[in-house]
Amino acid sequence: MKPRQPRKSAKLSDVARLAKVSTATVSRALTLPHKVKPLTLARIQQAVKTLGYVAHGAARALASRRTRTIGAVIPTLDNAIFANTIHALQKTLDEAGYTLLLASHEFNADVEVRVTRALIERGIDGLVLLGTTHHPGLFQMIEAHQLPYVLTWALDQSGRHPCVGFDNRAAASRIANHLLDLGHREFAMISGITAVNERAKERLDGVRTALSAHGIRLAPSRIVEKPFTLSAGREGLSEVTAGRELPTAVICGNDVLAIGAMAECHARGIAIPQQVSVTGFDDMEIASLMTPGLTTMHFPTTELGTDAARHLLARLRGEKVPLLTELPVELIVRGTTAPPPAR
Amino acid sequence: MKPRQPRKSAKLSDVARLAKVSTATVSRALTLPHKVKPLTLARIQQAVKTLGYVAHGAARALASRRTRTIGAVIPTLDNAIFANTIHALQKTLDEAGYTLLLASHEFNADVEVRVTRALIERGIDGLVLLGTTHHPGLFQMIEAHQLPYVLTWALDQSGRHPCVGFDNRAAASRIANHLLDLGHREFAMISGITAVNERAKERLDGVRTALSAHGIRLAPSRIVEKPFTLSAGREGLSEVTAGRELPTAVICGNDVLAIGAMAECHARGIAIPQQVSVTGFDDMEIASLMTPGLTTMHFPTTELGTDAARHLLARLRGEKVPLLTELPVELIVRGTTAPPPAR
DNA sequence: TTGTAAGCGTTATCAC
DNA sequence: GTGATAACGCTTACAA
Repeated sequence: MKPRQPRKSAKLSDVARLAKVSTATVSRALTLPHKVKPLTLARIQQAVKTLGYVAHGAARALASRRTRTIGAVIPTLDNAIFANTIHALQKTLDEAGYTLLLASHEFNADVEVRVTRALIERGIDGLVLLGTTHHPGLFQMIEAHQLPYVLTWALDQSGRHPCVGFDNRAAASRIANHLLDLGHREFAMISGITAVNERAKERLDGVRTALSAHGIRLAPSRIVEKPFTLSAGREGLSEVTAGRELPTAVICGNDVLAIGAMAECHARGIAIPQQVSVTGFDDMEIASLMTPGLTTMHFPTTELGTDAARHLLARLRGEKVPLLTELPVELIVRGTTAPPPAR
Repeated sequence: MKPRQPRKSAKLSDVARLAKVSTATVSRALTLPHKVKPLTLARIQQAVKTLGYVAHGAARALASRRTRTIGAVIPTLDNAIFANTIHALQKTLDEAGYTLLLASHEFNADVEVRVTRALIERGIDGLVLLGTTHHPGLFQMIEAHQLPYVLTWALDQSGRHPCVGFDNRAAASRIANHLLDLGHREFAMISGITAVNERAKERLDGVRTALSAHGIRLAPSRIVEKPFTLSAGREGLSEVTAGRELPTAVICGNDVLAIGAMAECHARGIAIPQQVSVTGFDDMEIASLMTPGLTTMHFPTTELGTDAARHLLARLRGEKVPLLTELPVELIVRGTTAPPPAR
């Protein structure tokens, strides 16, 4: 093969020539500095600087069979839900000298397989997947490549997959129980779309379970499934309040839905939480600033990213790590949201 | 060199053997399917399927000198500011068969150089940078590697760098002029930190320019610089309202600051926009749901991502593209925010 | 501590 | 249309 396009940037052999050592020594100086004599090291570092040498990752990856890159596949980047987690993930990886390769699938299982294949093809040493429900072919692919991976934002009950997550169902039950303790009996839920999101499904199930333990059933008219958007939250609220009686407590599948629902309450002159208590998950800081005295459930979004990164990094170092890491959620009670006495 | 770790997953030569063709033909079948006989192609595709073959990107990159990966370096992922842009960027790239490699620098110029080097090392065919102000060494590095790049979220006046952005200064002037037209004369600004963010600086300058054209000066007590967080927005508002007289209009450097400022207004019983008009940039949908009748400035965050991707993709195809792409901003007037008549 | 050289899995040139 | 094979830039076993 003839040189197709002469390379313009310096390569390892250029550094070697300038420093008057072999390429092996330069390579060592770059990856195991303590294995070369300080004087030689200094000469090499000088040469690197002079030439502005930047290693060719593909060549390095091909020879070493490692990329120092971790892939992450998330449902969407379109709202802030996963921003905290991804940010923490990338920060922790960066500190360990790893790069994050990110892709999203927009809640489509086939797309998820496709983008994951793209990541594997691109070369990753480990993979972070969001949630526990995935295309079987996805796990096959991971298996075939012996790729270390971790599921996050949920816990896999089967014990087959490493997870760093929290119990969505228990969190939802807890929030429902809190509202029950306050005396609420008329509930509604604006849920995520359970068919494509097992976290949403678990939250709905958790609410249902807690309520039925008190003999309360969520009427079909009091439960709607919506995509995680503000306007869906508004719609959701108008739908669950369409009946003769208002629910006294509305539980939302996440913060985006909750904020939309609250906006609709404002628009309709429904007082929160005096008339209706709106509760959501995740980061409700904004909402609680606008509507003080809101009870919310905080998810450990940042820790999820940090711990997922740590889990993978530990495994890449060959350390043993627990299969399941369960992180605590936090119920944040900012005031009383008891049901109106009139009812 | 002996094989260090036997490879477990199938490689090109395995496919070739199974399909009874040469590796060259398999390679062709994968990248230029129309250049091989349909029958051969079918045999190869079958073999690929049987073996679950996934190409080795590093080897491919080394041989072809292309990675089909685009890098992007942004200030932060920690809030939703850039989520829209990144989402659109990644979506457009994905549709063209490219992967996004993402990194953030937390408003630190040195970190930016470091992470960019990491991206280049990992191998990228193009680079998206946010804003126009960067470490000189950064541009040197890009130059040395002849790496196609584009700056976004701002426009470089020097004409030296390809940009897909909008005019932050003009946008800020426009919002100030709108408020001036309504009769406001008492202004305050809660700005981003201008020293590390030239977009923030341009917005502040734009406001100053518009005001001084009307003989109005922003008093030092009426202007604060804050990081882009909700609590900083709250602090900012209490600081600019500490004086004897309230400003009638508060302009915020972005939506996060504005929402924080509005929360503080709520907490202090200051009516918006009746007593104070709060204005912010970017995505103020949430805020305007909570406080109807708000005037805001919408930035083309999604288009920024889409067009930046298109720009790079076109250049990678060897097409000529304009150096500067200016996207329009939009002033969204949702109601009147005239100053209170009593003043 | 350093050098030699094989090998990583593809692509692309050239010959057939 | 297909095959043989050099080359891509680096790492690492082994020799010195």
